[in-house]
This record gives sequence, C-alpha cells and structure tokens, in this order.
Amino acid sequence: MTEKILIVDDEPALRQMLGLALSGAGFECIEAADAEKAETAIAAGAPGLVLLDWMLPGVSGVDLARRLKRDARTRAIPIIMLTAREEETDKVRALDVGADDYVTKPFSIRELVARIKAVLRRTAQEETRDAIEVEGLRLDVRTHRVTARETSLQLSPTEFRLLHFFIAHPERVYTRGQLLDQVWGNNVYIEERTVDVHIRRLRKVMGPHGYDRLIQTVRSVGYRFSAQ
Amino acid sequence: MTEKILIVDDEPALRQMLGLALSGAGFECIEAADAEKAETAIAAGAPGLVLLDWMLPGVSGVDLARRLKRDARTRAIPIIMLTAREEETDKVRALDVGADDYVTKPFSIRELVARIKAVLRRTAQEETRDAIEVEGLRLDVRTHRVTARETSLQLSPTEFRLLHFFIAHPERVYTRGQLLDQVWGNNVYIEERTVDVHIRRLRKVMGPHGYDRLIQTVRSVGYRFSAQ
DNA sequence: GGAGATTGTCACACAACCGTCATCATACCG
DNA sequence: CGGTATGATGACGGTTGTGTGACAATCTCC
Repeated sequence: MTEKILIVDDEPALRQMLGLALSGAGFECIEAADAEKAETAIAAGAPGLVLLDWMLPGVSGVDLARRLKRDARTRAIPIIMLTAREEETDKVRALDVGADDYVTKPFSIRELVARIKAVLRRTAQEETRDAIEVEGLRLDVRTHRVTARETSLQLSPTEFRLLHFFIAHPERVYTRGQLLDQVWGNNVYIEERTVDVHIRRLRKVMGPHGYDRLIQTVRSVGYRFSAQ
Repeated sequence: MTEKILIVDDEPALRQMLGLALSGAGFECIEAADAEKAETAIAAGAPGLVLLDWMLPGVSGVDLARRLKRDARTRAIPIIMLTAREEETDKVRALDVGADDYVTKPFSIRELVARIKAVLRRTAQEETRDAIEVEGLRLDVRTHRVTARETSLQLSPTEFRLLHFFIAHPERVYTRGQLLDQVWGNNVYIEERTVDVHIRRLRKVMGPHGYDRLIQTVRSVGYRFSAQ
C-alpha cells in the first residue's frame, strides 16, 4: 500500500527535491504549485496525505488547510504543514487550522519521513476503529453500515443483527436455537425454520459480492460464519 | 494546554495505574471511585474528558454517561467508556448511551492514550470551527446561516440546531432519544416521533437543492447524516 | 395586542419487514 | 438407487416503523 502524497509548494526546486526524497522513501508523489492546482489535484484523486507549505501565492496554505478541513469530503485527509519560521504562533495556528502535524524549515528528510509515517499510522488506525472486517466485508457499528469492498449493502434490521453476531463470532457452528437466543433474544418463541429464511435473505444480499460463501450450512447442526 | 481527565473506576489499583500512565502522557488527572463522586468532581471543575468504567457499584457507568450526555452543562464533555468484555452488545450500548468512544479491557496504555488524543482532537476541532461544509451545503455557526451552493436556506431555530448537530457529527447513527438529548436539551419530555417530523421539515427545506439525501433513515434505529 | 412563524402531537397512509407455510432441491442412508 | 431427512426457496398475510398532512398551542416580533 504505497500512499499518494500531494506536495503543495510554490518553489519548484523544493518541490522537486521533496518529490525525489519521498519517492525514494516509497511514496507516490504528485505536485502542485498553488492552492488552486492543489484543489483540482485533490478532486482528481484524493491523496493519502497533503504536504502543505505555509506561505503560498494567492490563497495561503493556512487557508487551504482550513478549507480542506471544512469540507467533509476532504476532512479526513491528513495535512502536514511546512512552516518557514520557528514561530510559536505559527505552530499554534497550524494545529488550530486543523493540520495534523507541522515541520519547520529547515528540516531533515529523515524527520519529515518519520512524521509522515507517524501521521499515516495514526489516521489509518482511527479509520478502522471499531469496524469489524472480514475479507473486505465490513460491518460498522457506529454508522450501522455494511459495505462489501466500498459498495454499501442494504440490510434489514434483523439481517444486520444476524450478520453482526456472525461476524463477531466466526468459525463456530450455531444451532438455530442458539441463533434465535443470540440474535432474536431469549424468551421469544419463533419457529426454528425462520432462521433458515433469514439466512437465505442475508445470503441473497451478500451473494452479488461473493460473500454468501462465508455463511456455511452445517447439515443437521446449524450454520457457521467462516472466512475459509 | 494540558487537559484534565477524570478517571471513574471503583478499583483503586486500576485507577492509580491509569492516573500514573496518563500523567506520564502529559495529562492532568483526577479520580473518582463511583458515579456520585464523579458528579461532584465534575461540578467542582469540568474536566476535558471523562474515562468511565462500564461497571460501577450503585449507579452504573452507563447510567452516568447517559446522565452526563443528557445534561446541557456536561453534554460537551467527551466520554470514553472502558468495557470489560469483548461483547459486541456492550459496544453498541456504549455508543447508544452517547459515549464518544470505547476501549475494551484489557487495553494497552498506548492505545488508550491514542484514543484519548483522537477524541480530544476531534472535539477541539469542532469547537473552533466556525463554519462546516458538506458538498456545498454550508452551515455558518457565527452568522447562524445555512447556504446551499450560494443560495441561502430558511431554517427555523430547531431545524438549525438539528442540522448543526448532524453536520458536526456525520456518519454515525443516532437514535431519536439521543437526538432529543443532543438537540433539544435536558429535562424535556417530548415524543420521540416528534423527531421524525423535524427530520421531515429539514428534508423539505433541503430537498429542492438535493441535500435531503444526506439525512438517511436507519430503520428501527434512527437517523444518520452522511455524505455517501 | 395581533399576525405570522414555530413547535409538538396526532391520525392516517404507505412501505418495509417479519414469521410462517408449502413446495422444491439436495444430501445422506441402507 | 430409491427413500427419507434436511435445507433452500418463493410466496403471502400480518405487523411494525416511518412519512406526511393537519391542527392547536405557543412564541416572536412588530
């Protein structure tokens, strides 16, 4: 997973130097000379991180950062600001504006790469937080959403609960009775065959994406959710 | 800007351990053994974040969380819950109650600190942000004005508060109860169905500009504001 | 004090969802 | 290779949850 990094700086020399250095560190780089070009570049293909110069002609780096953090589509993209001076106020403002980190010029490439990696690690961690994922099938409790490789699936409430239980307790067989207790709750008297029907409905939704194979029938016992 | 963190746990050993670890990470810590002590501590001086154990003697952590989120004075204080088991239902309930995040025991200090910082960063950003924008729909907190691609929308006060909450907390489902707590405030007893009506009114205003799709119904759960 | 806006509630309409059954397909058994 | 047990599937009322329009009470601003 090579991350794409957008370098925004008006000095061609510095831009090129950074591009070379970061490419050497294993990142894919694209460049932009000003805020406007940066925005079109971002619209074209969201980068994994933006390296942003504090001073830019026209719309300043600070303003661009603020704009990116204000828009929901780009808010998640981490930003590292390059500040020229060692001014305390600059640091504070950089973080105020929503930048994830800042580096003061002059800086060593080693330090910059370390910071980039740290920021990427942090944001990657946050993204996958409390979502359960199996082979690209992802269930997020927070948003109450199920996605199969980016495309979101439409589940009914019971289907969601059933899948939630399965994906949280994989690799084990459950009888229809157990499933009724766990997914429907105790003290409900429902036909065991009803489980079959919901299993089928769940499979039907996941089928088009090939995930129906995860729900396996164990004859004369029950069902199992398994990644193999 | 060292943040003050209130640790609520009935086990003195764990409390002390957490206190030491978080102090080491640069936070100022205060402790409380039960919900009652926690509330007096909060009244004495609002902490920047509450670390709350799921199980507490007397008033449980869940109840305390709900109470804090229901009270307008303490609603803004972020809460991270410590859940003992890996039980999925606990996580769901933690979020139901209004907690901002949760950590399952056993956890590493590193992880806990990371989550605390993440939550603090998120909430700090929310406060300083004077305008929020999603796909051209823009809500300006300062001027109390909402615009959809330049054309301004006419919202009633309640509609504005509802949209404000949604746009500041996107991508997460909220039950009608939570929305009542967050948008209407404390100690109000209002029918949950009333939320439906305001959702509809909000959709009606945003509909002509195509933004009604951002407010999504999650059947048998609640509503979600989402850019997808 | 009054016109208009706002708000909470209700009743009804409508759509989604759920549980059940009958029937068909498949696996297992001797 | 039939017969039987078990699961898959499609269809169908009944139920539940949400959308919507109306209305009275309340509030706001002249």
